[in-house]
Amino acid sequence: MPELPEVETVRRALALHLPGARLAGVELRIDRLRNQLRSEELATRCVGQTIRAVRRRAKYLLVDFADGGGMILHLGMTGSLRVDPAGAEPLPHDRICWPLADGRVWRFNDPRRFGTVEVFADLAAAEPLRFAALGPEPLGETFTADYLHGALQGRSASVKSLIMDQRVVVGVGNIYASESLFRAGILPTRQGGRVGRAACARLVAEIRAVLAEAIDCGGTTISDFRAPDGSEGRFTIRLEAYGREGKSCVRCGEGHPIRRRVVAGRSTFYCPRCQH
DNA sequence: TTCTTAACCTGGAGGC
DNA sequence: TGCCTCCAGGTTAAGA
Repeated sequence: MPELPEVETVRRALALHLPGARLAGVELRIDRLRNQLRSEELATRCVGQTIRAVRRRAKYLLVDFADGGGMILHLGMTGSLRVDPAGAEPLPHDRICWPLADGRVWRFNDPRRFGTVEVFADLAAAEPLRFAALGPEPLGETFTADYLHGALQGRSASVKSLIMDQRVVVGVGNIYASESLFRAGILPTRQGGRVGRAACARLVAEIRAVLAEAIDCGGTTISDFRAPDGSEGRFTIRLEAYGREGKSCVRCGEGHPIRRRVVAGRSTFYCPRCQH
């Protein structure tokens, strides 16, 4: 599932292929993803544009056009982007295709249609409004123990639901929330306001470490995620909690299985012995 | 204001 | 083999 490491992996791959490319057309193979797709608006604002850069903010990809316009894309749960060579046939669930002037085709594939694609005439002007509610980047300098401790103060919701709240910190989804809390030794169900300053320091350090490690591994592939070159994320084999229900805790050893329960509506994996 | 839950959506797994 | 049900989860809206 695309969380920050997966989106960053996609961004890095697209940044090798798209800057300098000119969009020669746009083909909508469906009228809506999570948001309604306006074919005329997409065609008017995309066709003829040269891509200047591909950036990331939170779990969003930003595509800058040379004229100041651009697009904001979200991969949702099953979205993927790839640049096909000239002549390559579309795959099932390819929802939007952008033929490039050099013959290649940039394609957005999304089986479950939870992704979004928005186009703006002035991307720099749209960004502050579009992202006004987002919290800090977890790998940035402003995501500190003091910041997180302050953000959790007085909150009765579970710490897991709070670190997955994009207003608190961006980019952390279900997989990396479970992993970070496991490594930090914090029970996912603990109320946010009951997480002390020292525990917040451990959690910040582990969120940063887990995300950085996952980026180095090209993300995590559970079932759907693929990088633009088709490769799977290699962080999957490093998961210590997520998806390991019933298996021995890597810290406690034999006889102490990882448990699963639903927290904030999502499957959550934890060790009741070493997380408090 | 804060928190929880449901809805969106489709493919795959498992049960019968 | 075919049908049915459940599950996965990022985001957002609705309701408590």
